[in-house]
Amino acid sequence: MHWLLKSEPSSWSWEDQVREKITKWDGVRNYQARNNMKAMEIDDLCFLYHSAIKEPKIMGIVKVIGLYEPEINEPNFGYVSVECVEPLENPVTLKQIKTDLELTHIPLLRQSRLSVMPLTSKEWHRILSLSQK
DNA sequence: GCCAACGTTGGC
DNA sequence: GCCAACGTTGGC
Repeated sequence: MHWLLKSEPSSWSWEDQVREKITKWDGVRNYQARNNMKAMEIDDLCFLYHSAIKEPKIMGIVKVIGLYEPEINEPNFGYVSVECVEPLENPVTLKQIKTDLELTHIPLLRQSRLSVMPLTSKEWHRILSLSQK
């Protein structure tokens, strides 16, 4: 499956991901987002999206390398482990996504606050092709 | 910095 | 179980 992970670059950025390579995707405190993480499988690919900045955009691709694990002291929530794969040739901006007729149903536009969301294979490939222009 | 959307909390 | 109050996210 394919996913989109949001992050505020001031707390965790694509550049951080490139430098650290592997990270626990933790800190999610929303049940819907958590359930999406629970549904992730090894080798699933995710876009990493920069939110809450002037020009929000998708920066790159990470891969799930560790299944969902609960936190020891907060068992209702947990994390998956992801590994850096590659940057997008050109980042894809929220503006581009908003104006793209093939992406009108993407959860990013409908549920602005959801931080971990599934993408259809069609949406995934459409975004990839936008990044290759 | 503002505000809309929306999830959570807590009183009843 | 309802709903008002409140806090957080995130686009602009």
